[in-house]
Amino acid sequence: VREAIGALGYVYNRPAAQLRGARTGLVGLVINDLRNPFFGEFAASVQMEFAARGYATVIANTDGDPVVQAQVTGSMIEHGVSALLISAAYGDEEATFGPLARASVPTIQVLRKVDPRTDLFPFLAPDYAAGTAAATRHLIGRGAQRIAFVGGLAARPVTQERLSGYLAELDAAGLPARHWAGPVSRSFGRETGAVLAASDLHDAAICYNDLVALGLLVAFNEAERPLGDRFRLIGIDDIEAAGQVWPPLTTVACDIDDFGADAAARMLDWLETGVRPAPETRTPVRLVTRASTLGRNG
Amino acid sequence: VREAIGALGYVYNRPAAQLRGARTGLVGLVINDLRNPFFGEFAASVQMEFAARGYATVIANTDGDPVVQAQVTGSMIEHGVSALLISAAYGDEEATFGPLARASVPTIQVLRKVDPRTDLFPFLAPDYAAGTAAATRHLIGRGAQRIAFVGGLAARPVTQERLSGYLAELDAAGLPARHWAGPVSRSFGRETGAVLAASDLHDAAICYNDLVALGLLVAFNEAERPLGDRFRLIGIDDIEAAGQVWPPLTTVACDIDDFGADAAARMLDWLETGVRPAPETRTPVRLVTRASTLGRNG
DNA sequence: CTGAAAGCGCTTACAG
DNA sequence: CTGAAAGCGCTTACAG
Repeated sequence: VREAIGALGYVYNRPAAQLRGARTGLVGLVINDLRNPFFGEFAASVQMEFAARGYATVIANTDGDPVVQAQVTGSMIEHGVSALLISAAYGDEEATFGPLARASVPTIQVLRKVDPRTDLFPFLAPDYAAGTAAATRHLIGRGAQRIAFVGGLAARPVTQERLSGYLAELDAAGLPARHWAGPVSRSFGRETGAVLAASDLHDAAICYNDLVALGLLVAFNEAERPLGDRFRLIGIDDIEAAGQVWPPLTTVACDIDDFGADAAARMLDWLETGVRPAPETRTPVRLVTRASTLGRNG
Repeated sequence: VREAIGALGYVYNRPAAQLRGARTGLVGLVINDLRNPFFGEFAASVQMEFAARGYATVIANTDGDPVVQAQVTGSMIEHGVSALLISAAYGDEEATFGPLARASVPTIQVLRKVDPRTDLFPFLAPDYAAGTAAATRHLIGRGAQRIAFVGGLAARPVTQERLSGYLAELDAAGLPARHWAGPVSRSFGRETGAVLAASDLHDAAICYNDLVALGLLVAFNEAERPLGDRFRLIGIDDIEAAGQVWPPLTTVACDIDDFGADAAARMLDWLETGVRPAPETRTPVRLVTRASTLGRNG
């Protein structure tokens, strides 16, 4: 009898179940810049992993605004999300993380460590410092002497971290360093690229990420300065476009799909087993070499 | 007294309210290809509009799979989403739209009309046919005689629609048409571009979207065939990358941010007023002309 | 106008 | 092992 009713139109009432204390099956994903293709690919892989394990994903883009972020995470708590993955915006972390702590929502910080209490809110990110170190060694090995680092606001920990591997390797090799600080965008890459292409200040550049590198690449194309021999270029992330431009871009790959699925899995494991992950975890990166540092003859 | 309690740690219990019949404040967004930067930008603008009007967004990526789609929309219904915006996957629409109809969830189909019952599920999309018509006229006006249309699976309504404006204008001008059918991806654009760049079959191309056009652009760069004079290229969408490549890409802009905010607003208006939108609405598009059809001298 | 009671649809613990 | 009752935290309609 009940099955007959069920067949046409019955829907399980989750809110009722939830009220009675059942698991909600809702998990949250908070992203600071969803328009950036890196985060688009990341969000897609996280969401697919959640869905595969039977959870629905509440998502929010904060555009880097901590006020918006506090509002949307508050709303997620009300809706009863069981756990949260957050790539947080800098500034006023208490407004966001305070309520999460009080509501005991298992929360993993991905990519950006904004709240220092990693014992409460474990941090997971690719090993960017190792990545820029490998990138710098690759450039030095190919003969580069004056390597620039382009993009990223100087004060930000994310920038400092990516800089650190680059600085360490240059220091070890006795070569000069220069950070062209600025916003993380194609257009900043393009502006800076125009300056570099018109000068002889540098013979190589590592960029904050592929977005900046793609802007730089366009500026060099525009100036008709070939990339790969006299000037070598490296990005970070390996977004889909990185391999689909001309010349193809050498980049530090964090394997976005795997990283997203891994982050989602760690969060769900915490939720389901109650075992909190280690305070800080770094996932491996690898240098993907393409024509932008290898030149025509590979 | 209550305020004091509220001050530290009280959270409004939405599930309880919901059980009692209150509005959930949850709305759904279903996307067939979130890894595509167009949908990334679209999802970001939709979600920001929802958040601005006080709604939380449940999002799901189906990767074009109707089975996944039926599963995730079912889950959204259980969670009590008040309304839904869907860029649907083709195939088995009943499995997705049947439950939505039975649960009376106000649902707008955006970008792809998969369920023909637009009286129940209104359809909203940019006027792509007008866009490709304008693109074709622009190319003819600049002297192109053998214009290709690249990308899109031939049987799909989305492809047919974009083709229609192109075919109509070529027909009116007495010029030949050719559709290079294929998947919507950078790599298909690149493969086809390699063929076109090595031949003299065409003197211009309109692509299914910017992703395909960007692939084609790379192939021409790779072959060292300049774009803009002897071969002109047009994309569709005006994703951020379109203006940030070399040469910059002429494209049919649907103003993604405005379109996303508009779609979100129409859905919320329906939800809040109870007035169902018109069965089919087309939003205006405009041709953004850049160097890929204008050449060096603009 | 204010305050106590009923009930939404589940799950859980308890009685038969 | 099966079935009726209690109760989760709200909102709504009703009594005072």
